[in-house]
Parts: sequence; structure tokens; C-alpha cells
Amino acid sequence: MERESGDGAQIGMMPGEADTGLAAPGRRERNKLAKRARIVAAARDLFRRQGFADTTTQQIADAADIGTGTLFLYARSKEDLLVMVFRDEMLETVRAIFADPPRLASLDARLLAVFNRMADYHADDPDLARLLLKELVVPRSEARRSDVDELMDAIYDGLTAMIAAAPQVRNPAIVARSAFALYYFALLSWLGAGQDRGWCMRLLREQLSHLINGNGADD
Amino acid sequence: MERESGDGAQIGMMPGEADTGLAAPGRRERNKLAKRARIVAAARDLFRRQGFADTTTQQIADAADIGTGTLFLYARSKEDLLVMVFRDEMLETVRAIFADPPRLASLDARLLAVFNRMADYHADDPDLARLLLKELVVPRSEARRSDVDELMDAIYDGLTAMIAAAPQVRNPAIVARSAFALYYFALLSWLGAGQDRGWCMRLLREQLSHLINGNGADD
DNA sequence: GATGTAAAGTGAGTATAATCAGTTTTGACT
DNA sequence: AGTCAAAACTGATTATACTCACTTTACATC
Repeated sequence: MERESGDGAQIGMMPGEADTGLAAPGRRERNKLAKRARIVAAARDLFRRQGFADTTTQQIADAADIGTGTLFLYARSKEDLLVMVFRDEMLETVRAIFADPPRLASLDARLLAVFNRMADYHADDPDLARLLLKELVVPRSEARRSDVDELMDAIYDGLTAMIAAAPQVRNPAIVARSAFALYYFALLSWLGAGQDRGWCMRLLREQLSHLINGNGADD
Repeated sequence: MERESGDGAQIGMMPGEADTGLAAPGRRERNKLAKRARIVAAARDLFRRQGFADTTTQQIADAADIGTGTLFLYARSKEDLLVMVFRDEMLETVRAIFADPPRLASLDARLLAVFNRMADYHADDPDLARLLLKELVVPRSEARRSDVDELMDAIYDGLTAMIAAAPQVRNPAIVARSAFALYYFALLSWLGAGQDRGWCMRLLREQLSHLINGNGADD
């Protein structure tokens, strides 16, 4: 009703701004987005190169070519930066995994394969994975919470779809949540408590088998 | 073979030290232990009164009547202090819970009751529980690792005993680990992700029921 | 008791995550 | 163009976990 701007409505418009249009994004908004991207890129490079603890917020600000104060306008804390860095990448990874589900005979084998692929992703950068694991446990800000939720939703949806496709399972949602809880705990044992990855995954296989096939195992 | 000290072997012994004996504790050792206890007590009181974040290491050192430097001779970090504070108390709680297991008809109901009692313990101090949850995920020092391990062993042993007592379960160790993983995840959802406790525990009940009674539920 | 030495203790100092009072930029309206 | 308010930005400053060069204490040996 008031934001309407037909096609000949450049009344007070600057000459060089024609293609941008008045409505939608707006220059401010786009600048902010670009700056956010620059910050995240700078943080990712530094975290990867020299680790989280040895990277100072000063370095990130310098690399992103902004003042230290500005950094905290975009991220509530250094830890938040870590989450920002990995959110997109992890979401993409998870979606790619579920987009091409493994073709194996049994449901528990398929689930294990999916979790193994997720673990592969973490194996590339165990130190960062550890940090993430720790930081994501207790989301401090609402922003972080929603980031985590989005990731979890993607995982639950993927798992539930896989499980629901196997007709013998009565309650796919519950089983999906249980399966993920078991995987999460395996990840914790591996990256957190320092257990051998193979050992953790073998245990997970047994657990998933029990979860899917029931108490009596496969005799 | 070489530590032998009969009963008349006080060759170079000081007069006033007779009852203490040369071997065993030693005054230095006992002093250190007492100081450690004082530090832990001071830290616990302050954490409880004003929370972890709002307690400075300076305050703890003052309350324990030692220098700031000395504090870090006893704890590697402020986070380590938190673990020191809760290790003893949590171990005691867990042991008390398993020493008096609930007398309920079904195994999954008994497990749920045990987990509920653990959750009660955390409910008394959710903020501290959150912190613990976070700090215990990735133990940094070996000392902390062994503290966590001791606690976990107590829990696994208790759960495995409960489960093994129910004859229908084929593999108690695996089921115990699975049950704890499900509980841990419920705790995370409740204290970490901010879900309602009742909701989390109802979900846990369904998960435990499925874990114990198998896929077909209870029809 | 005197002496040497290793353990324990100390607090001024350091590094750095996060803040905030002040400055600059943006863009709507005349 | 000129004006204004709001948004974005800034880096000097602050708060505090942790360190380290030095001092003090404990105790074995003479």
C-alpha cells in the first residue's frame, strides 16, 4: 500500500542506482550480508590454520578489515563465530549425505553408514569438531539455538524418512531420535573421551542392531 | 622386600613424630590435602551463591585464604575447579541411587526411575548442571578424565547390574550403554537446548520402552 | 642447632575477550 | 544541495583467567 514502486517511479532516484531498485534488500542490508560473509571467511581460515584457541579476535577483525568492536556486532562472542563458521558447511554436508542414502540390505546397516559418513566429516578436523561438540552443547544465544535446531531438524528429518521407509518399524520418530542419541554419544566417546574411533563405531553398530532388530539379536 | 619396617626400626626418627610414622601421609602431604579441601569448599560455596561466571578466581583464592597463584597449583583452570567441586558429591549421589534401586514391575520403569532421580539432582542446580554438562564433554586434563571415568564406571556398573537382573535381556552391557546414551541426550535436550523436562522424560520413557521391549511396543 | 635443597606459595604482571562512549555513514525527506 | 535521525562502526579501555620470577617453608642430613 505504501511500498509500491511501479516501473517509472524513479522520482527521487540517483542516476547510477537504477538497477538496484528501492524495495527489497536495500544497500545497507546487502553490505551487512557481505561483511558477515567476509568475517565468517576470515574466521574460518584462521581457525583452520592456527586453531581456535590460538586465534585472537583481533586477528579475525584485522583479516576481515574491520574494527574489533564491529566483530561483536556480528557475533555475540568468539564461540559464536565458531558456530557461524560451521553452520552452513555442516548443513550442506548433512543434506548431501541424506540426498544420497546408502543402498544396503538392512536398516541398521544403512543408519550406521550414514553416521559413518558424518563421522568422516568430523575426522577431517577433529580439533574443531571437539570444540564444536563442546560449544554446541549449551547454546547461549537464541541465534545459536536456532542454528543448532536447523541442523538437528535436517538430521531428524533424514533419519525419520530412512526409518519410515522400512515397514517393520512401528514408531520411526522415536527410533530416529534414539539412533541419533546413540550416534551422538559415540561421537562424544571418540572425540571427547578419546576412545578409538573403530571401537566406538563397532559399539554403535551393536547398539543400532539392538535398537532396530530388538532384544533377541539376530539368531 | 625393601619397604619392610618391623616394630623397633625407629633408627633416625624424631621424638615428637612417633605416632605419625615415617612412611605414609607425612605432614606436607596432609597439609596439601587440607588446603585442597579448603579450596574446593570455598569454590563450591561461591559457585552456589553467585554462579560460575560471576565468581572470580581472585574471590576463590581470597575465600580459601591463599594467593591467586596457589589456586592454579591445585586446579589447572577455573573449569577444573568446577569438576573438583562436583566429583565427590555426584559420585556419592549416584552410588546412593544404585544402592537403593526402585522396586517397580518392569525393567524400563526401573531404569526411568533411576534416571529421574539423577535428573532430580541436577534440577536443584540447573545452571551448574549445564556448566558441568559442557565442561565434562571434552575433558582437557588427564586428571579430569579420570574423574569422569570413575563417575561413568559407577553408572555403568549400576545400570548393568540392574539390567542383568532382568533375565530377558541378551546383552546387558550394550543395553546399559544405550540406556545411558538416551538419558544423556535427554539431559542435553532439557538443560542444554532448553526443552521442558517433562517432555524430555516422557520421550525418554518411550525410548527406554522401545529399547527394552523391542520394536513391537507393548501390544 | 645449622645448612642445603626441593617443594610450596606468592602477587604483580600478561594476554585477550568483550564493552562502550564517541564518530562516521547511510538514506529519507525537504 | 541541505538537514536530520538512525544505523553502523571504531579502538581505547576494562575485566579477569592464568603465568612466572621470586620468596618462604618443610625437612633430611650433619
